[in-house]
Amino acid sequence: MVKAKNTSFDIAYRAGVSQSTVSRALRNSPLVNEETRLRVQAIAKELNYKVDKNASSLRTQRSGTIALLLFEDPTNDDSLINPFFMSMLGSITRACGNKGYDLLVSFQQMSHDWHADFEDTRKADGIILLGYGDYTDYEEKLIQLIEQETHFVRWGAEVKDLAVVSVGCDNFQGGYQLTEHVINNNRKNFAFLGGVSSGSPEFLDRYLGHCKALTDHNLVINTQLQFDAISTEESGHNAALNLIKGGEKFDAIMAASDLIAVGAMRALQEHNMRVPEDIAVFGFDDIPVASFTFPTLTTAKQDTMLAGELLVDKLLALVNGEEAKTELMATTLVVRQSCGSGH
Amino acid sequence: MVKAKNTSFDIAYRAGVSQSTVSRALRNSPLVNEETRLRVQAIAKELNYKVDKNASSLRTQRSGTIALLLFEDPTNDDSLINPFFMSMLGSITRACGNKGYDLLVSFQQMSHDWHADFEDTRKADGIILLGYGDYTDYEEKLIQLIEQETHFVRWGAEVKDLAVVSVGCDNFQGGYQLTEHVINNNRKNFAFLGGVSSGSPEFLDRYLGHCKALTDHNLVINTQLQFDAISTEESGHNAALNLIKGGEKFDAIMAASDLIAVGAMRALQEHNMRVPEDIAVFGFDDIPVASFTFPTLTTAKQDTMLAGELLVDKLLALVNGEEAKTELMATTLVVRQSCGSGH
DNA sequence: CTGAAAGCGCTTACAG
DNA sequence: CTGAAAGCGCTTACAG
Repeated sequence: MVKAKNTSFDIAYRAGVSQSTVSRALRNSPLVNEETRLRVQAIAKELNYKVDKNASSLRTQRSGTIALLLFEDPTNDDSLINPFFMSMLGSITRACGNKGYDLLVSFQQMSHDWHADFEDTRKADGIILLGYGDYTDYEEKLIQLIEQETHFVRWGAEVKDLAVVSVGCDNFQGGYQLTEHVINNNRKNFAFLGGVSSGSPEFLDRYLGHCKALTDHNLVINTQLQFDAISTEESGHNAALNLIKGGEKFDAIMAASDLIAVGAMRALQEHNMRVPEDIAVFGFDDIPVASFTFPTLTTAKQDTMLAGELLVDKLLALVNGEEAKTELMATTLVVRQSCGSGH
Repeated sequence: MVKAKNTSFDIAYRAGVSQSTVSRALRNSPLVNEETRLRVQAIAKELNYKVDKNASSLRTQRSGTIALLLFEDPTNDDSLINPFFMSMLGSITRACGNKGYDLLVSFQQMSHDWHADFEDTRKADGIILLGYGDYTDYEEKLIQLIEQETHFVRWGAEVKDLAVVSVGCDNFQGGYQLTEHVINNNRKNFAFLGGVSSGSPEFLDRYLGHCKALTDHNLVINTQLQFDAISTEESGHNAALNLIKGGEKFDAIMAASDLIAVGAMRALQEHNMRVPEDIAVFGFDDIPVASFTFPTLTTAKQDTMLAGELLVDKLLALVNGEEAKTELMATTLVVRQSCGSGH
């Protein structure tokens, strides 16, 4: 037989107080006598009583939960999620835990209607948006969320003309710094693998920073050496194959993400081009794989731990009716072996 | 001004019916007239009304939510979660979505008291346990969960003597199949990298399958060539360095996991030992990285999509008071380049 | 400091 | 097929 769950009334009965007092005692209300509080808490613990969150959330209209919407383009392998977002998921989960919030996770297809009604159903107090994909589709949904007065924050480049709180990296500066580092390693002919349209604003910013570094050092921007790619290993592999096939001379590849870089290195190695001796390769993100490749990958680290904290902090501020501002984090140059000067 | 949220009473008022009828209509109850139902649903949609889950969960004592406890040993990099479990997380999330359940995710330290009170607080109807670490610590917590009559399932090897529903892979068979494949590629001296104690039952089973394949093919099990490792790249790297330092002759390495294999390949390449020409290397799991390494990694695939579905299905069966049985899935041999016969 | 009571927004027996 | 009413288990003004 399953024993019926204890309620605050059961605790009250055992403690010889009213149910109201139990509720106050368990919430550490200053309105309750110290001794009473301790007695109630002891009994609650003994009976393994836990406050029913559905009831308390219904009463307080607060769920103590945040929803994370991880959206993505369809991939052939359903289980393959961009490792960078996986790191973010990890840090967001931890940041939520530190704040005493639970995290509801939901994967969404970029192309579908988002199941973003967690706040409407009162299951979550606010939403964190995380993902990539064509920005054009994305913007419409943001507008919808704003109209519904949903509390939300997002990871990514700043959104202009919309009252949206974003946390992102300074992609321009990151692209600049990486490129400058490799220029200082005496590379002159840079290829760039990654989409550079407004549909992928992060990649575009990285590219613009890259180009600025080139011109600041009196190097030529050769658009023949730019090939589109999305952030997958396969796409990076394809782009690098096209680059090689193109026949233009190059001695360095900036990949718009680490995953692209990994694919590019595979293509180079298949063509017996040595990294870094013949070609320097560098990426962006510093995903875990970046330190496992051979050679290990020079990249710009995005601080996912900090990002997770910022996203959660800002969302909770919004939930509490406070102000929150978009924030751009600096990236950190991580020098490894793939550009020839690493350890 | 924030507009007050609509309730079922508002919908009832607009539709000219009682609130009970609204509730029935929105739940597609057969008790409600077709025409009435459509009218109510139209109005609800128009007003963007969503049923308050806190209220309905309180009433029905069902949350429509599953909690996933992902526990792990502390790692130096907090954001680095075992990619295999990340794949599992992905498939579990999808499986939950397909069943109309939400997923609450929580990371736990193996060593800490688990925050496993999601069911006690009525935030979740059941719990999925996912993780690795020393099995000895783990068992105590399982017993605690059973005593609390918590609904839960877990990923991993079958647990003896405990009424626990597990979903796992046939690690013995996987180890056997992989080893046999490499034996057929004319390797004779096998090293094994991975812990082989009862604290890591999955690794132990893989090792036992490996050993069985060796003896079945009249090869010697050389315990000098077994080195402990946990499932990280670094640990695999260290174990391989020790193996190389040991000076025993070997021409193949079975790594207890892909992450260990990746670390081992790095160590080999640092010592100018070619994979697969000099040494065949194979892993276990088929994590995404396995197809990106150079050379790509031969391994045994654990079907994470199926695993996620099974875990969710079995948990929901338990939640509904039905029977659920422990299930062992077959692994699939994935032949790539690292053992010399791949494409 | 404590208690009695209202009410959060639903679902579902019960009565018709 | 529909409605009035009870009740899920809390939190918190209100009264003392």
